Amino acid sequence: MPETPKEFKLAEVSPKTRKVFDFIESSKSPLGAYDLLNDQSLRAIGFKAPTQIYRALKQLLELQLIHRVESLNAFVACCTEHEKGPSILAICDSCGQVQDIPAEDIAAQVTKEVVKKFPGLKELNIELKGVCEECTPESPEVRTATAS
Amino acid sequence: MPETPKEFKLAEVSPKTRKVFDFIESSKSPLGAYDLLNDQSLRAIGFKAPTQIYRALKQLLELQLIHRVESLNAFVACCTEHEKGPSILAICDSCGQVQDIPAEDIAAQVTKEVVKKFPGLKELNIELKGVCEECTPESPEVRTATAS
DNA sequence: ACTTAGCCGTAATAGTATAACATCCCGAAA
DNA sequence: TTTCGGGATGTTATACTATTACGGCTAAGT
Repeated sequence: MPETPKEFKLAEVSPKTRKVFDFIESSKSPLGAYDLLNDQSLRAIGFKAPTQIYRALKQLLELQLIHRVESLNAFVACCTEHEKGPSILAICDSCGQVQDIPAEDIAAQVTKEVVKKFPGLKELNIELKGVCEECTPESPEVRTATAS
Repeated sequence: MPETPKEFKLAEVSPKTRKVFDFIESSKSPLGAYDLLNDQSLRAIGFKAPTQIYRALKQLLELQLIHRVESLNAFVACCTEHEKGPSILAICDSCGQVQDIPAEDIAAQVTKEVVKKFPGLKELNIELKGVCEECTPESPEVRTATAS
């Protein structure tokens, strides 16, 4: 079996850092550094101070295994479907979940738009807030028997 | 003379809040809440505690007179050219300045792309980092006598 | 006058992140 | 083998960012 890129990256990190990743990945919503620090299973393996958590997060960010959600000061696992490349992080105000949506074409357009004013583009961060599909009350054309 | 939208909005805020805006607007780089709090001229007119600063910032954000730069925990004045509408905030790693670039078309495209997965879109935040035009070393085609 | 709502001041605290320094372990050079 | 150095990890302290809670003042409505 071929190693997935994710597995390949994870092979590079320490067991403890990996546990941090596992915990983030298993969460449906973004986690803050202190959510991680206060988790019993991470406590149990020796995470006692913020610095330790931030070090692990830094590694995972560098490997692009997680994203930092700037507007929440929190972290989510990268979607494994689109291994690399730019993302849009769509944050649901209702359930708190974050979708990591591929954004190749958007990124290309942004680059094109700003290149004159900003020739040295390095990082692109797109975050949006709203209500996700699951949390949206059934839309009119979908409304069927439920209301009868 | 017709009042500009900016003036119109500013007419709604207290003199103290207005001073906060003036200070942000006069700064070339984004300012943090505590930069404001520690400023002598704001101190002098009665700002003594974070809450006061955050209250002023909240008003200014609601009036869309300033943007919050999420990735810096800081605030910049909105560009007065494009009074409303979505922006891209382009942050220069070198000089620290932030450009507020209009992004009507990008926003439209993002909306279009994510609408299926995320029908309840409310807020869009695009931030990018890199090096601005001024801080970019002269580009090859511009390089002339300087190197001779 | 009485009340109520909003603005403002103040104090305390919660939440997020980094700096600075100590320790340990392991591999390379002598 | 010993020593040196670098990287990962542990520990403490501190800096930075933001909010909650409470109390007083004042202006508008009744």
